[in-house]
Amino acid sequence: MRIATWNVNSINARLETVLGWFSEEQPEVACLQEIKCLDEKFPAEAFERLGYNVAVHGQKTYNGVALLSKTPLEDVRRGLPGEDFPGEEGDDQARYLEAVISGPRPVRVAAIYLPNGNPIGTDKFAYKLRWMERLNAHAQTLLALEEPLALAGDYNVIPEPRDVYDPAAWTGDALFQPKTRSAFRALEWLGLTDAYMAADGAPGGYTFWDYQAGAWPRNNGIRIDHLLLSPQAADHLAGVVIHRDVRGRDKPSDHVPVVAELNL
DNA sequence: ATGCCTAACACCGTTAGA
Repeated sequence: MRIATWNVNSINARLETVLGWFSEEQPEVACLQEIKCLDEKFPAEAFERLGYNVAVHGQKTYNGVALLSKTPLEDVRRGLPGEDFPGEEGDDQARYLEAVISGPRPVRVAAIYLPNGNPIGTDKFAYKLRWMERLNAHAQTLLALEEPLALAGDYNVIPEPRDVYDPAAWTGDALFQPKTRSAFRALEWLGLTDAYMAADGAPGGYTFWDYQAGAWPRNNGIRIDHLLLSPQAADHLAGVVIHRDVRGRDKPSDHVPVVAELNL
């Protein structure tokens, strides 16, 4: 089973590009982030024609996540626990969608769009860190189930200096703050495995290149899209492929797909 | 040099992304 994660930067602006990649690769499961539309504006029929079941947790203009699966999606959860979407007190940002991928060997998969958090020293950065704490708490609950689990998405976290073309250029950025990196390590210390590091780990495995300043031709990239696996999933990890060529196509997202293969 | 792209929404600019 191949599980893909891809921040598409607007599913409707990117539809032809995204459908082209899905037609070629046909991953069994995919997590999409930044769909930037309400549920009813998500082009579900186009994916259904490719054989996918679709679950969407969207909102107007910003954020939004979706899950695609060749087999039916069960036990769908929208939003992290602690959120009251769409509520006044709770979290009104659509950044988390979880479901069980049905089949002979079910896998629980979550699509994650972790807050960016810039600029540091503001409510946005505090919100990012709170969101990471809530994710940590929920991950503990899921790990206690002792089942195959993949938490996949745009984490907006550069884990280590090897994951950025120029660490010094990112020291003041929310994606590379000590507190951000520490919260990401805390997820790993719960027992979650960073699939890319376990399967490959080569430096320069970037997943994002800014649209600005010639970041792509200069290869000024960062690795911020991650698949974190429970032990029951990591035990079956066969490989991870970063589809970096997608960044050079017409009308690209600034992120590229990352695909983990599990022998499940 | 807190901008340099890109997208959404509504407007002919602002907000957000990372």
